[in-house]
Amino acid sequence: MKLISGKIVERLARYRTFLTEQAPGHRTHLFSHEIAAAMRTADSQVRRDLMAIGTQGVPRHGYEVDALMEKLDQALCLDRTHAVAVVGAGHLGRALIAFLEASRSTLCIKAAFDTDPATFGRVYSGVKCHSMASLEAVTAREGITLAILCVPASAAQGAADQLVGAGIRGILNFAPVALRVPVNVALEELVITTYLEKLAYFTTHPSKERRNGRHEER
Amino acid sequence: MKLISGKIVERLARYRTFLTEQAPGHRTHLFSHEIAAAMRTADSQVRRDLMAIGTQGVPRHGYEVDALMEKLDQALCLDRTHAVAVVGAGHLGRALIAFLEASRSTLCIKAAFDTDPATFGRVYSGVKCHSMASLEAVTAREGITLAILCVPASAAQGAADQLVGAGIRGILNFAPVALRVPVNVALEELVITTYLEKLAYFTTHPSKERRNGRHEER
DNA sequence: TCTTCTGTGTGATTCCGATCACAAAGAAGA
DNA sequence: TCTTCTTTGTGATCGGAATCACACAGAAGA
Ligand SMILES: NC(=O)c1ccc[n+]([C@@H]2O[C@H](COP(=O)([O-])OP(=O)(O)OC[C@H]3O[C@@H](n4cnc5c(N)ncnc54)[C@H](O)[C@@H]3O)[C@@H](O)[C@H]2O)c1
Ligand SMILES: NC(=O)c1ccc[n+]([C@@H]2O[C@H](COP(=O)([O-])OP(=O)(O)OC[C@H]3O[C@@H](n4cnc5c(N)ncnc54)[C@H](O)[C@@H]3O)[C@@H](O)[C@H]2O)c1
Repeated sequence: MKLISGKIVERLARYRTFLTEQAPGHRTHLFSHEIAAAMRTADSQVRRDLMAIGTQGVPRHGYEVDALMEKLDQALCLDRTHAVAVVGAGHLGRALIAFLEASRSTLCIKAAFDTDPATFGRVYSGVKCHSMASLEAVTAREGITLAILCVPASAAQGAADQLVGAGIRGILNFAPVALRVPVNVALEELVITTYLEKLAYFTTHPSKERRNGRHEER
Repeated sequence: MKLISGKIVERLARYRTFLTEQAPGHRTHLFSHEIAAAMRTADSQVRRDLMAIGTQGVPRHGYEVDALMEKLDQALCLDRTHAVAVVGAGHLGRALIAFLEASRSTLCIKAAFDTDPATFGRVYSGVKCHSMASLEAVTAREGITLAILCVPASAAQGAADQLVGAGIRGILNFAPVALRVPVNVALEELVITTYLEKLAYFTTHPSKERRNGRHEER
């Protein structure tokens, strides 16, 4: 199976959470237009995306839900577990730990790290917090490949460098700074305030707007 | 000034936080390529964006920082305050309240709302939590126009309907469901797990990836 | 078995954002 | 004042993603 673009991966992930959490349980098959309606996209978009992972449907019957779920898990590599570290056990870091531990997916938080000695050894929602000094050791021991960065902006690049040094393969950064990491390390940057600022802009501007790139009515 | 696309607004917001928080304070002017380097974009991209808000630079001198900041604030409508409500005072809601109250921007949290009676009347980081029943009254009294939705997925659509009924103009939704709101209400959906899933995909796939849509080395 | 009719699979097209490439501006130095 | 040289402003181009349009598949019913 060939490499899928980031945009398609995003939508596949959304289809997957829809199927697992919202789709009517009694249906064995679903039509592309039903998934599309729930996602507010076009049905042809859904079919294109599903084609990208080699799924095929049956005319007049749609897509078989179980087979589709299996394909999605496989395509998104969610059929294996991924060990994750949270770096920065502040407000946001602890909220994420609580949430991800509760949702019990294959994304599994194995450790938290912080520089504040008051947090060393503390356990948040079942996850133990370590000093940054032990990052490399704990990371190697637990087989951690992904990290969620929730430290202040001023500390973000330094923490990222440490993570890269410890052999992390991917970083999700919440600090509002553009990080520098080697090309072989995946990076996603998620600046929450940007979305609020977009809202501020589009609500105070009178004109009709396309909202998130999608056309729609009600 | 004409309407700016969502993509451009996002980048303008990033330029703005860069200028306020990271740019060297002693410089009175900055070149487009300096801003671009900090953002990991092309300099022509920065100039295009700045042109969209009618800023102009001086050849060999670059852009005057003060004037640029003023233009950005004005273009993004951040030169006035926006009253915001947080709906769902759980882990994520309280983290957001703590963060936004600490950052003291013109996005100002005026109230929190929840259905859990244990939260009624409680104050989180200086923000008082109310019952959902009082949503319309408090919203009108405080002049709240934006809402951040941090409720469980199953409650999200219902809460969004209440918000729309109360006259809210924009919603930032953290629940992993695609909400239905009238066209005249701005909507941003931010599903955090999607980003983690993208990381899982791109780290377990061997091939070279473009990471967040941008090419780069280092 | 044959016809009908709905939904899939996909080539073609459109649209939009990013990048390129270069002319024009104008500061600095002679 | 005139030349030089760097950076801006922007038309042109490129590429990718979303949408359209329709041929094809095949289940349902006669
Ligand atoms: N809280 C939110 O809702 C929110 C929203 C948007 C953005 N953010 C961003 O997320 C980041 C964290 O926010 P927060 O509200 O959790 O902040 P916080 O102050 O509550 O937590 C930060 C934590 O990071 C730790 N830390 C500091 N330097 C460190 C280092 N070098 N290595 C490891 N740990 C370190 C601190 O001890 C603290 O525990 C910030 O960059 C912020 O801009 C947070
Ligand atoms: N915590 C995170 O880091 C995180 C990460 C990703 C996504 N999310 C999403 O954010 C949302 C909230 O997450 P959380 O971890 O804060 O959950 P939480 O359970 O800690 O908080 C949810 C809060 O919403 C309140 N609530 C429930 N129904 C409500 C209603 N109809 N109206 C108003 N309030 C209501 C609950 O009383 C509770 O206080 C969820 O949809 C979750 O999927 C959270």
